[in-house]
This record gives sequence, structure tokens and C-alpha cells, in this order.
Amino acid sequence: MIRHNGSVRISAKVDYGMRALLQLADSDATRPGEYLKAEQIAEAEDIPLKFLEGILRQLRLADLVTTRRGSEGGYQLSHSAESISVADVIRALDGPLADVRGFKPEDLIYEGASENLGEIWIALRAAMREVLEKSSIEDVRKGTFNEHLRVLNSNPEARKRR
Amino acid sequence: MIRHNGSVRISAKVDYGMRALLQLADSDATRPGEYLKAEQIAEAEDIPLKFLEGILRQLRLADLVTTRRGSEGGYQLSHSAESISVADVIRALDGPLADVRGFKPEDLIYEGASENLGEIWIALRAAMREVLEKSSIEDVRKGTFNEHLRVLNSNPEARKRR
DNA sequence: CCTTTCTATAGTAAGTTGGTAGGAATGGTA
DNA sequence: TACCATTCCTACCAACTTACTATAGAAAGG
Repeated sequence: MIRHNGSVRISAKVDYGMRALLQLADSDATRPGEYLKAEQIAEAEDIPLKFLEGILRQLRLADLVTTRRGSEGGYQLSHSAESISVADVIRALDGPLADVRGFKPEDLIYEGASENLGEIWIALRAAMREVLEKSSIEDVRKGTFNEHLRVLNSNPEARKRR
Repeated sequence: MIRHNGSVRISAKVDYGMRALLQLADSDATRPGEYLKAEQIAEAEDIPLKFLEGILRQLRLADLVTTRRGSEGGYQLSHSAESISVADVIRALDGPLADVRGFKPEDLIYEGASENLGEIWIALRAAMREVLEKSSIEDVRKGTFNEHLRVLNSNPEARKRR
């Protein structure tokens, strides 16, 4: 039985969207300028085609992807893979990185014993940004992660479940 | 209009639960041994009473809280406020800290261009744990945060929205 | 004009969130 | 013993989100 009620929920949309962009980055690296068709991406990454089309449309509206119709049509990255961060992708597909009961962390007012609770949510968001804004599609494609990420993942605890 | 579709969603349950525990920690600090009634917490923190009762029940099942029924009844922390981390509270109320499409980050298998995507989700979870496991209820109550959290929040960027 | 491909809107089943309602069980007190 | 306060438990609910599917249309290219 699948429980998807974690506090950080990477949605199917974001996971699929990242994989689609990685395919586009790969295509750009090997055959620059060419367009990749939705169906090729869907097959390579095993993503339902119609669902993927919706995701690619959102990525186009966020200007992460450029499209062309017709027989020679398909999708391309609209910027270099280095310039698109994982955070950009999440924001394009799921909205803001963090919220607390539907509010932005800095909008909450806590009083009395809860006075400092907001600091935790702000720090949590900052810690996430540190990972997600400083990793690009190209970093993920090549596996060349920055120092902070390497330190985090070199700790064997990082791979253990809790 | 409220949109609550961030990637990190601190639920009402967790926000209310933290505030309830902060009240209990405060009560313990000023009148140790005494039980605090759900209604007092509900009033102090402006939380719907019946909803709060459910949250407190979950916290008891996770052994974060001890209860007593009857006229002298109420709720207490079952361990010291120093020994309860924010991560404990989230796990008790919302389940695991992180998941990707309903799966645990380390269970996903990515291939080809997406090969390294899992590293991002692992790092994200590790970064969150760094904040949430190393902050206790007592830290939040007193506002005495650890070095890592202070560094994160001293960056003015941390308070800006994106 | 015809095929291929993206574009757009709508629908939908299952699950989650944020509650509410009502009563049963239990502990303290008279 | 009776009584009362309080927690404990089950069930219910409306609104929303997620992960899709369906269908028709619009544009690019030959």
C-alpha cells in the first residue's frame, strides 16, 4: 500500500518533469538544435503520454521549454541545462517550494510559547533552497554535484530510512 | 485565495501539534508535573478543540505525550522537551519526512539520463533532517537554535519569497 | 490538403485534508 | 454509590488535490 503523505512530497509531475528535462538536456548534448517528440520522452521514461503533454505544456508556460508543431516538431530546452535549477522545475509544476497550512512561512504570526516556531519553517525552506536552487539539470545529468550536496550525501545516514 | 500546493507542506496537523507541544513544554517549565487540558491549549493557540483532541491522541500513540482522564486530567509531555525533535512531531502526525510519488527516495530506480536524479531527492531529505532532527521543542520554546540553523536564517535571502 | 505533432479544455476516480458529531470509557470527588 | 469532568474512539463530511484520460482543435511542413 502506497502512502504519500510525507511532509515533502515530490509529486509525479515534478519527478516526470525532471526526467523529461533530463532527456531534453541529453538530446541537446548529442544532437543540439533538434526537437524531441513527446512520445519519445514518454517511451524512454515510461511516462503516460497525455499526462506528459500536460507537464510539457506547463514547462513551456514557465519558459523552460520551447516547442514546435508538425512532423518535424517536438520539444527543446529554451535555456541551457546549466541555467535551469531543480527549484525552477518544482516551482513551474507545483508552485512555491514551501507552505505552512496554506500560508507562506514569513506570513505566519506566532505568539507566546509558539513565538519562535516560524524560525523553524523559514530555516527548513532555506535548507531546501540550498539544495534545489544550487543544482541544475546539467548537474543532475552529469552527476557533478556541488560540495554541499556531496557532503550531505556522503553521510551514510542520508541513505537510511527513518 | 489560498494555494496550499507547495512541495513542502507543513500541514495544519503539524503546525497545531507543534504549538500544542510548546504549550505543554511551557506548562512543564512553570508548573512541572501538572496536566494541561485540551481546552486550555485549544484556547491559548486558537485550535479547534475536537481537531486538537485527535492530534493529541496521535501524539500519545507516538509516545510524545502522556494523558490522564477525569476532572484532574489533561496532557503532559512524556519526555523532556529537549529530547523531542521537530522531526519526531512531523513523523508522528504526517508520517515519513519525504517521499517521491509515494515511494521512499532510496527505493526509486532511475536509468539513463535520469540516473542521478535520486541523489537530489536523497540530498533534499538529508538537508531537511539536518534542520528538523537537530531542533527540539525546547530549542523552539526558548529560541536557542543551533549554529546551522542560525547560519541559515541569518542570510537575508531566507526571509524572501520566491 | 493531409499527416504529424503540439494545444486546450474538460472530466474523473481515488485519496487527502481539515474538520465535526456523538457517545463510551475512565478518573477524581462527594 | 452517584456524579461530573475529561479523554478516547469511531464515524462522518465537504472541499480539494493528484494522477490521470478523452476529445477536439490548431499549426507546421511537405
